[in-house]
Amino acid sequence: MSKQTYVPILLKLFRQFGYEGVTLSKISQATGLGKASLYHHFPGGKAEMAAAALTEVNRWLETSLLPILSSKATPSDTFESMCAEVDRFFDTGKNSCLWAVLILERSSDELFGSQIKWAFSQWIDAISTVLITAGLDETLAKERGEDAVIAIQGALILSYGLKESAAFQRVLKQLPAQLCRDL
Amino acid sequence: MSKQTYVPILLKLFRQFGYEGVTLSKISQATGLGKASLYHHFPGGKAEMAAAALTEVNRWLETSLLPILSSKATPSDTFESMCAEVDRFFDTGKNSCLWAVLILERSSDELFGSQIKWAFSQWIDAISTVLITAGLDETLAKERGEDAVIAIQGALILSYGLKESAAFQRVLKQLPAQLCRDL
DNA sequence: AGCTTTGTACCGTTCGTTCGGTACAAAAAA
DNA sequence: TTTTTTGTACCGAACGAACGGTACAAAGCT
Repeated sequence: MSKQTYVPILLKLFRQFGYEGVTLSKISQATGLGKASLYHHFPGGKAEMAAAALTEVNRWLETSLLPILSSKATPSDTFESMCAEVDRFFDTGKNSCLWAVLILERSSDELFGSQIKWAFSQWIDAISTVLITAGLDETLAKERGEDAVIAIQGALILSYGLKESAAFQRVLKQLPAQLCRDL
Repeated sequence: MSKQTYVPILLKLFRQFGYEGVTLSKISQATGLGKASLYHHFPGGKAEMAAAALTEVNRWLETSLLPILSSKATPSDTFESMCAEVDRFFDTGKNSCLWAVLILERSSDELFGSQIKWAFSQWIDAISTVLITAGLDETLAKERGEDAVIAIQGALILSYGLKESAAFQRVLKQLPAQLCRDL
């Protein structure tokens, strides 16, 4: 089995329990690998395993989300596609966001802070670029990019808190129109 | 020193590091109390300490935030006051939200899930009640209440991720008008 | 054969927790 | 009033368990 095989499992664990909440025992059990094998694949230990999970998310951003936002489709269609992909990635609000999880643990901030900052910036920029291309004012476009990320992150937390994904789904449904208003 | 003396310290710790991230050593150091003394005030151990911190936040909601939303002022003024109080409580985006922190750690979900759900529901209801009183449709009012909480939670995360509170401040500034639009 | 992968046993450290006990002041009893 | 008791606040030391991590040799594969 290649190292990459276990990354989805790591991602699932870290976004469920956070960095401090994940133990090597949990990882060992979830992967079916002994500790020695884990350290063979990830010599850097727990930190490298979390980093691999985070890299996987950032790779999703680069290879799945940003391309959608670079398409030649209409802004409305583009944002619809983005929301569909976001809905799929977060499993209709059942999965939480690794970025948010790691950010809220200040312990792991120095390890992953810059990668997360980069991800947020890229996402916001990609959204605002679509809007700028469609003729929107640059400052306003940037604000709407931020608002989109804010709405998605906030909706995930609220859905988690209320233990029902209705809010998340509604936000995703209304987001395209919200982003394209008076365009 | 009474038990209540240490609750603000506990709150600060748990919302900085999360439940798993906080150790009794950290608490001992921050409070100046020996570990054994901590168990004198909180016989239930770490779980009771976190519960005390969470109760403190919910008490803030009940005694500081909900009263504002029950005032007889105009909706616009009411929401301005709410945002001012939120801004103060989160120290202009420098503090994170204990609700969000605990929610994203699934480990502590069974311990605190119901308290957090209650808090979110109360907050949303209070906001939507203001809007319903002002004549807004009930369903729409409920959505806007959710959107307000979503915006605040999302803005906190984004500000944390980008390591600058500009987004949080902007959201708070725009929120009253957003809530009162076509009212 | 030689390289990769793994199981077992183990390391030192830190975790949350508990025990036994001290200091001291207020209350009760003499 | 003096003595005794009680209660609260606190602490040092230690507990077993689990932590993240390592050493090393056997096993599996090419």
